[in-house]
Amino acid sequence: MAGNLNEAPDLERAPERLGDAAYRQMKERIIRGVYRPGHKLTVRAVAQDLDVSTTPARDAINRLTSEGALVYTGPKTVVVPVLDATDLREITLTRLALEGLASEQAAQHGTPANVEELKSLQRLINSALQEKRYAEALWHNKEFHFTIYRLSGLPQLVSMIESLWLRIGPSLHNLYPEFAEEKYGVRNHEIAMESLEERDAASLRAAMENDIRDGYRRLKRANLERGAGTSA
Amino acid sequence: MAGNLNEAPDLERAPERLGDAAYRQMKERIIRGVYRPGHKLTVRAVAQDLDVSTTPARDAINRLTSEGALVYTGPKTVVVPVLDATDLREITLTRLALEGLASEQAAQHGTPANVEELKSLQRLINSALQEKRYAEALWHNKEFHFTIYRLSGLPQLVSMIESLWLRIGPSLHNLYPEFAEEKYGVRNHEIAMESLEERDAASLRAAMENDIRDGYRRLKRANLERGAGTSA
DNA sequence: TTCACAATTTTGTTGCAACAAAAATGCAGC
DNA sequence: GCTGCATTTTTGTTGCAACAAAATTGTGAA
Repeated sequence: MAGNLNEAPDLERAPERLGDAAYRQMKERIIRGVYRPGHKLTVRAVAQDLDVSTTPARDAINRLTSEGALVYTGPKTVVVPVLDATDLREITLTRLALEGLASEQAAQHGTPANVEELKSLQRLINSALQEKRYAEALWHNKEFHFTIYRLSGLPQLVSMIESLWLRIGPSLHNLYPEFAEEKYGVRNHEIAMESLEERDAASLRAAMENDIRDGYRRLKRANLERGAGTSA
Repeated sequence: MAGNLNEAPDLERAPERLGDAAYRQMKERIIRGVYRPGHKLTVRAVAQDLDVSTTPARDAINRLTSEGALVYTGPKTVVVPVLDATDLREITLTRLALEGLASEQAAQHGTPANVEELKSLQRLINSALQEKRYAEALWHNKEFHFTIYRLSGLPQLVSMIESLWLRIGPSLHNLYPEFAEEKYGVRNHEIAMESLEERDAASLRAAMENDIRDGYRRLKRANLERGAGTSA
């Protein structure tokens, strides 16, 4: 009796339900910036977008809402959240705790192959930044982070972190083109890769935390400018 | 323009949807130990239990499942999770990170009234333990913890913590009557209250972390015994 | 232009039936 | 008793229509 008691023997690949597929696609659209902060979502519109009936569309919206990736602004109005300074601070504090933990744990499990994978992702980030394909850079940046987090061997933790990225994801698309000027995150990523190579947990954690804090500062600045610009 | 952009002016009390009510009731049943680890849940049974149609029942189950409070053991089988050692470790690590953060932040906002509230909760815990009303003791224990966490002023963090309690909640009911012998958590709670009074963030965090680790040890022990006893 | 308010359209929720698929059951055969 | 297999029952998902409620639009007055 060694396996997880909750896993059935043949739960290898359950056929994906329409609701799950809708959820997955919505998630990707949110991260990729297809839906921007403030965008309003309706059950019927999503159903049409994804070419399913209202039930799976509603499932997906409900799930995203209960995760905090979408928010109610009225009894019948769901939108992609517009983060204010308070939200941003809360999410960042939580990210530091969770992603810090994941990084720390990851340090114990890194292999040379993982480091290679990260280097390859970093090259993709770099060239995307250089060629001003910002959305793509963000996408690879996400992959870079999660490649590390998955090394923690703590899948539930990883999915909690994912739900946090879903909350800030849309706002990140408001950062470019400015954010590329300083080569977003490059230095921190380099240190992270070195730390992983050396299995230095504290250093890896510090590098990832720095990266999160960097992003936070940029978002906060952009938020202030934006807030000042649109309030008139 | 100061308020949260996502909140509509009159979002005071949206009328509760049946699905939300079902979710809330299910959550309480899970925490209170009505549904024990391994218990199988079906849409139609839940619908009947809560006296609603299948749609809200399905909503509630789906939501709980995506939170990790319920798990699939087969394509059509949802059960209250039976935690193994790996799950337990992962949840505990995450709890330490999140509840540690919440405690730290809470220390800055505690008032004498809050301390009184905690003392009152602790009295309830003590008498429940003494009179062997274990389920009640667990309930008040939960309130004790969340009264502190809510002081953090980080509502999203609190609800992430709640989802973790939902995952371990059912397993806690397998601990008694043994767990009362050592007056579960009393000492840590006392230190926590003192720390809050003195606004000592590090000390409050340490006390809460100790409490979490204590619980973890008990669960791990009970898990081993149970595992050994049922494998034959 | 701005505001208030009424008319109209849009929208989420809910209940339910049909269907395919999975789980439970029963039954041989050993 | 136990295993393997076929039958029966149970189950989740999906699509959809009806309904009440909310959001939007349009109108007119100041």
